Amino acid sequence: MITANDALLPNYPGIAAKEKSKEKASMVKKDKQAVRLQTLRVPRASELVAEKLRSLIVTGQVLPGAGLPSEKELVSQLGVSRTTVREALRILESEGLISTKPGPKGGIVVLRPGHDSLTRSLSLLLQLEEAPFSAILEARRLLEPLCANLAATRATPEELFELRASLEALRVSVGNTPQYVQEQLRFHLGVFAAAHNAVLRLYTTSVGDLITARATLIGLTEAEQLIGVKAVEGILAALTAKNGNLAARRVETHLRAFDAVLQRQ
Amino acid sequence: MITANDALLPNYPGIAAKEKSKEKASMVKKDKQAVRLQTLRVPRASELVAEKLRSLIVTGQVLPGAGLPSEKELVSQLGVSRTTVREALRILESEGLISTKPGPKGGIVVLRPGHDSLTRSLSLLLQLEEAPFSAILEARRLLEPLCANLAATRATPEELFELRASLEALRVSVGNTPQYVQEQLRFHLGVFAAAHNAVLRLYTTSVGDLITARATLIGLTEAEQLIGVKAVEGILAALTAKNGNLAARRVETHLRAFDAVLQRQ
DNA sequence: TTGGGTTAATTGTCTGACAAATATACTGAA
DNA sequence: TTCAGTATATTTGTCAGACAATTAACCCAA
Repeated sequence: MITANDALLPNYPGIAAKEKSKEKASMVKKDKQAVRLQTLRVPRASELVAEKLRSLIVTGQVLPGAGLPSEKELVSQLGVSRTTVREALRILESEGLISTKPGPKGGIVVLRPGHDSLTRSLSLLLQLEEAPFSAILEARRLLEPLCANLAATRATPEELFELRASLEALRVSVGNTPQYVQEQLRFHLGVFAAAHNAVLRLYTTSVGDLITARATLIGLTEAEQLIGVKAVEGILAALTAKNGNLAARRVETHLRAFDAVLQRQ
Repeated sequence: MITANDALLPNYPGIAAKEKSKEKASMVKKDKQAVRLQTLRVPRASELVAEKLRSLIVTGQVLPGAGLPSEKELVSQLGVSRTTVREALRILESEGLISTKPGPKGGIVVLRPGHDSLTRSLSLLLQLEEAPFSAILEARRLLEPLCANLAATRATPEELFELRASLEALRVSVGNTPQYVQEQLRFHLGVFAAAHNAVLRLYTTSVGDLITARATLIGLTEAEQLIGVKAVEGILAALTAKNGNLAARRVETHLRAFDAVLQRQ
């Protein structure tokens, strides 16, 4: 039981001095105490609540799948209004950290954020910059070979085994376009993971998502799918042989071919 | 003047059917009416409001710097409560699309989102995966050479001019560590921009931000700064000569040296 | 046992109110 | 006249309370 005193939120609302120094054009002649302070941004209560809860999540004090206290409890524990709590929840939700569901057994549940938030953010920015789709394709053609190169030297036997299984599934799926696309994606993700670099994996996965989202619209002929299978075989062979440069080159030609198909439509 | 009738939000709450077809492994014996529907997610009012306003922004109907209607007006135009409007605003704010300020002449103002949201998202994910800092450094060592390579063939004369100016500023800043770091960053950003690929620019910028955030903590000796200037000179020369491979190689060695300095601390 | 209704817990939304921030207009004194 | 201070109005920030919607679990009767 947590009483109002050991509240999660210690010292709100900001009686804690809010001195703002305006550094207008006040270039005084006397430079004696010219310790220019930065304009200080006074945080909203909802931001503080979001921060508090976020830190609970990222520090692992609340694990994915577990529930956070209900809104009512948060209100009483934090000593803020439900409005404030709910605004904080919307922030965390848009960060992909939680989701909420009404009803008993509902509540606020912690998620394990995937790359979705990253992808959404990237997508939004690209939209705003009116970046052409070709830029995304180009980025992938440059990024995935990097992953393949790393994966060739870093893939564990288990990861190679997974990739082989993925190849089998891909073979079987030929003819069924949606499933084929699905399996292609799985293989690619496997390569990204085998590169053992979280940044690259997240990045390539995001651009991959953006491309797949558009690619699922167009169909693939069986001939094209068979070519894709061949390409994957070659990539996997290069990875197995731990030949990074070869793997990278094969990934690039594979992607180049796929991009051509995409543009065909 | 907009009355309550031509409200931005036409048909809430979601009676508007949201049917998605779910293709599970539901290979039923009777395939007669097996149109398995996906569990339909009924959107919150706040999400719809956020969507509406977001589309106003991304379609350019409201330009950065301009103001959105005040909360009061949104309430009357959209026909939802202020609670709902405010939750929507928190979502958009966390996406970097708007900011709010109280007072007259305050209100909701549209921002031009930079890469900040992307960086925050990436940072959060890396934190959750407990990715080592070295992964970020490695990613940069792989990504920036790609940019340099592209920039060598794509940089416009104006961009090269900018880079030369940046180099001059860097020379002058030697001795003043924070300013030196600043100028280094500016040069790098210039190279990213000259690559003319939005995805790569955003990605490398984000990674760069994460590194700079940590790098500003440690100091740089004047000798190290001079080495950095030399490196930038070499990179710029390669770019001017439109020698992509050389530029890429020089960027990589430059970064390798810098990473070593970082790890020295 | 089963079907259906009831109950209770939780989020979703609405309303109204007041506090805080702040640009503008006004007012009074030097 | 000029300037400092005050009043005012506008907008966001926060709070409190109420009711609606959702839904898991329970209970009860057929």
